[in-house]
Amino acid sequence: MNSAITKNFEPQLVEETWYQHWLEKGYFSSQPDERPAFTVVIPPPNVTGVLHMGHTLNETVQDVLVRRARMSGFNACWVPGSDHASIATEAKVVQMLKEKGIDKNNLSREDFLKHAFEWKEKYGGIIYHQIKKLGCSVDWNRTTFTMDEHYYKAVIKVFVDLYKKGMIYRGARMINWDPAAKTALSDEEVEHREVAGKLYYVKYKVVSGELSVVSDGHSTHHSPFTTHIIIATQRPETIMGDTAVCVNPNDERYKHLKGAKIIVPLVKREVPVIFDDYVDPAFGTGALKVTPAHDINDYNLGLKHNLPIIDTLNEDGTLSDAAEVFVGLDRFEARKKTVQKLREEGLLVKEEEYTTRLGFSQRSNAVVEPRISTQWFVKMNALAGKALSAVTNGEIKIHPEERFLATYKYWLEHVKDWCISRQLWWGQRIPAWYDEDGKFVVAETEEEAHREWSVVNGESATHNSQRSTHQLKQDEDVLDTWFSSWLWPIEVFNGVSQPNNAEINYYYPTSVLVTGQDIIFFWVARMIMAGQEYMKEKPFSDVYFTGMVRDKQGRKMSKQLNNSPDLLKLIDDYGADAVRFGILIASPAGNDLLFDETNCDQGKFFNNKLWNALKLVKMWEEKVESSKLKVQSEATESFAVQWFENRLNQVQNEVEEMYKQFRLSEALKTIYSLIWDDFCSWYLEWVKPGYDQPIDAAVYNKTVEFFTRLVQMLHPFMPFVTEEIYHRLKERNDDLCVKQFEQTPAPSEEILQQGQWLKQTISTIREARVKNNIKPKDVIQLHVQTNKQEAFSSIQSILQKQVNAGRIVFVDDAVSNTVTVVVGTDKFYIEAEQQLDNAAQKEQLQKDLKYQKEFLASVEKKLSNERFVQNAKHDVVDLERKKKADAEEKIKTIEESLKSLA
RNA sequence: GGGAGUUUAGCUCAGCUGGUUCAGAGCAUCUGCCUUACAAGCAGAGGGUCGGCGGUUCGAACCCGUCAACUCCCACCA
Repeated sequence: MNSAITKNFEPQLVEETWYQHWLEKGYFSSQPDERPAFTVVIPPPNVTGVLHMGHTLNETVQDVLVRRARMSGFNACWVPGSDHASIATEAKVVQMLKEKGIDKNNLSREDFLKHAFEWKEKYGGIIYHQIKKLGCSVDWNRTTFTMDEHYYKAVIKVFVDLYKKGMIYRGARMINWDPAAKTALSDEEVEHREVAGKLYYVKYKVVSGELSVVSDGHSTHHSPFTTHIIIATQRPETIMGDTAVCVNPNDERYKHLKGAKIIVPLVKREVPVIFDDYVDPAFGTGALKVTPAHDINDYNLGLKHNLPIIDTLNEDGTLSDAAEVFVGLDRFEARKKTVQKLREEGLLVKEEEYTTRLGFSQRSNAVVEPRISTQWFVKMNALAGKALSAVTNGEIKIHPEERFLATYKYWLEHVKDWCISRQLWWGQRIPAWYDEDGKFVVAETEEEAHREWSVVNGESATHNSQRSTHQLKQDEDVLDTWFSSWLWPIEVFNGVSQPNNAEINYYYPTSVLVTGQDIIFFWVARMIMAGQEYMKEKPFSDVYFTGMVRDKQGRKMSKQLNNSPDLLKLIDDYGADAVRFGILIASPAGNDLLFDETNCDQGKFFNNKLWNALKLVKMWEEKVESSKLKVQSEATESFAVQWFENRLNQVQNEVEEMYKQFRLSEALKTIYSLIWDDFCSWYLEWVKPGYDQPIDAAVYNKTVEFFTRLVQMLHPFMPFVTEEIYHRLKERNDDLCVKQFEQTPAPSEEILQQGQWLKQTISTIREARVKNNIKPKDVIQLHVQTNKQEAFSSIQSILQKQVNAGRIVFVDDAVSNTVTVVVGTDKFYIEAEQQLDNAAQKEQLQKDLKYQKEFLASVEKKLSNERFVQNAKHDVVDLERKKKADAEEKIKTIEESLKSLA
């Protein structure tokens, strides 16, 4: 830690060390104590995934909040973990096995799970490693996986409980079927995308009602009354599942079809014509083929009109035996063949380009098929009502509220029952047991299931419990991942498996949830439901939604595009602090952010700036000892100290306010500017001793104190570089990581204003130097004409140094052959050795004059407006009056200067 | 079809309750500096009709209306 200071900050040298140090000191591990808790649960990433930039943003935001809380008197507890992500992980494992030449279908459930767990062990560590590298202050002792034993049990317990409360049921419904993963999906797991498709117009033969000729199924009898109806469809391969044709009862074109029969093409099935308002006469041909097995609307029509259901698809998306033709062909292949066949038979009237929205499986990206299937569902009505009111009544605050409240509300008001069963093996297996008759009981364990069964079936549960009396078989399916994630804030503290334990009572409800807006329904809403159901209390007080991270071109980060930077590589290139800075600096709450690596550059430059400030201060340290003679600090230096102290207090209070509003990006920006501009560019220059001169001890100590406060303020955002500087500044026994913030006093406005005035004076004179081509090294003589000379006493030497003036002389009149600048009502005459360009400065003064005059005119216009004077607030009017007076004085001053130039 | 968001400098974005000379930051550009912490830097400069139009107001980047472009979410028109 006391090695020589490197030229530039080298993150690689310190990050690992500090992280280990923090861990060894146990700063991140939390136990309940007398302090208030600040609890955050990490949104558990997919166990076998890697952190993408979206995670990076979320994790950084959480770490900032958690570190800030830890430094502000809270017992901060941030729980890390990962999600088993059933579909996604199972798909990956299946793929991995396939590459090894193993077919999942040939494996037993046990063998498959063995492979899956091996895979999880092997790749599950990556995300944890990334979280560490990023510097996240999570409590590693609390790492939780959604398939941990206690967690698994909790999920099962909740399932059984909800079932017993009548909130879970099993039934055949139309669900979303993923033919690639061969499982049901919830509505939320289906992504709708617009794709180009075709609308096929197909001729269906009509057989008149009274004179209908019975079809033998293979040939039709052409009666003179046979005619046809044209039907538009996007999915001709479902024709074989048609069990009716539907038209609008008010459609004149089809009135004659009452009682008629239609012959379904290809399969030559005879189906009825039904009449229903559902059909829009204006769309297509106004006639709709009804396929109850493969379309949700058709399904509903079928229920209403009592139509048979012919399921023509297998679970893998190939046509089933029921389709009669093209059996075994994939649905899209079958579509082509169907079209071809229809064309051959002269039944295809026309094809039309058509864009439509198709459902895709969020995980496998396969086109989802509506399918009737027996699944498990959670009733959502009661749960949704409570979850809605928790947010609308302000118990839970969403940030940014205005944007997401409406979305949240809409979903909960329109939510449908939640399909929670998945035809997978990786996940919590549904605790339902079936007997030979297909009757089932729901119980937490097999033993209990047997007991239940016996009770239900009137058999006495025998003590020797020979199961021979009945065979029970557990449901093959597992539960939706989100059915486990929704318990996350509770079960990470064992709140479901061991209700009322000391930890859950201390840490729950958690403080803030930081997550992406894309999982507001999947996760956020459902956690609120679970919290209310099982803790009788909200799971968190605030929800902070971060935006989507996109690439420079505004595209979503995705594997397909390969546009998501590798986090570890980024950290290698820039350092964790710089990456954190880069992702945070441009990410207001809820807004999408276009990630650009140049932001990390800015972070890196910032690291370096801090590092060089450290080097400067360390250089001074060597000269403090030899400055013992200088007992009293000079007035000039003390102004710099006073000003910066007040500025620091001011900003610290501002930042406090920003935290309260979750305006982290702005807080970081504010601290950045405080350090770079106010501290480095102004303060350090002001107190910098002359070449080879010692620094006053009091000033030095103050400077170290300021620097310490600055790195403390910055620490939640950039933990590594700040901790390093903290220790290099001074020998310490403590660590910045847990250094508690102190109360910040209110700043003195007067001193702040004086500082502002000094900065402006310096800038103006420097500008004049540049404009007049006075070289930086050339010393000037500064003549000052002012009516408040006493105000200069405290800042005179700073001013002199900052504008490279040999001396400062106060004068009562204009000084000839100088450059004149005006700051406020003070006039400065810059005397340089070289010839000065009179015309140029005249021009400049005239420009200033013009500006001031225009400004004065606009102020006067305002003030002469009676309605303004009457209606505006007094402060505002007074301010305008002051502006007027100031402008008038400035104009006078400039005019005088101009006169003296002439 | 319904809803939400965005539109401010060449680029990426700030701008909280309408009111200070409020139009800002970073990057990029230009000028001058290798000044003894920092060229990954310093001192300066240029650059914007705050998407268009209309309204409210003494006063609008900010509030209201409308139009346009882009983005996202939701929805069962084949």
